[in-house]
Amino acid sequence: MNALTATNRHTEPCPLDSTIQILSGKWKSIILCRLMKKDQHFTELLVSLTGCTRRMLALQLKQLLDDQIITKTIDKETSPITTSYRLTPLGKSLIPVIMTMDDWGQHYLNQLKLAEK
Amino acid sequence: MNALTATNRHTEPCPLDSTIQILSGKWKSIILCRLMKKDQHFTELLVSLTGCTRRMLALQLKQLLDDQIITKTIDKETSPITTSYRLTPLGKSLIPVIMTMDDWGQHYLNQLKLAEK
DNA sequence: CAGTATCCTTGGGGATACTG
DNA sequence: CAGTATCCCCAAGGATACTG
Repeated sequence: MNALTATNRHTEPCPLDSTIQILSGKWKSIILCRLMKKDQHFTELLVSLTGCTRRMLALQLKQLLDDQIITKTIDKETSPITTSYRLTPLGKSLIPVIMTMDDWGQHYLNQLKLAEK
Repeated sequence: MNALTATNRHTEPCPLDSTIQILSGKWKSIILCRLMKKDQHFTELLVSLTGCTRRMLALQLKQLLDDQIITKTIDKETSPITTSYRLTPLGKSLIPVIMTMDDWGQHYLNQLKLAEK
């Protein structure tokens, strides 16, 4: 399932589900946080994502590519080949949404802490 | 995994993951959209969610309860028993986030449509 | 009515090895 | 370097039947 089909998994279309689908995946949130700051090479991401295997990184990147949130560039000059990933305009438009979600998540965690006392 | 553990699934804490976790689940988006409009009875939700089984509805509601996004009330007057679900204050604070995500999802779908022409 | 219990299938994700 | 292929495991989710 991709972001397009997600919208129609119920009888009534729900764009919210596209957004959720795009962000769902164990490493996507962190990858996007990295890319929000600056473009990243494959290996650069790999070493900064502790516990993420090469396979999983490639898989999560592929889904973001398919959903047109990021693009990749192959730097042919270098040998062996290096790749760069960056946000598309669509991906950049996601940034404020991610910030809103992160802020609310922080608020949520604070509220839970307050309540447990 | 719940919303609390989600934040720490990577080496660095990420509140964004709590928000994603809370919303992840096949029927949660629609359930929350219904509850944003008004309180709902179990059966009321069940009939309005085409394709959702009683088991799945109970499961998704339980997760939202555990994450303190909704509460339930048992209406003892009626026989057999009826239950009502409503948003908690925490759940209500999620509404603007959901609206932001839904708006962006709509924008995303529009952009894809434009691009395919 | 509002769930649980049981069984089964599918997909997400980890470990490891191979390749252009 | 940047992947892909293969194998395996577990959690999400569907079908169906039972219960206070």
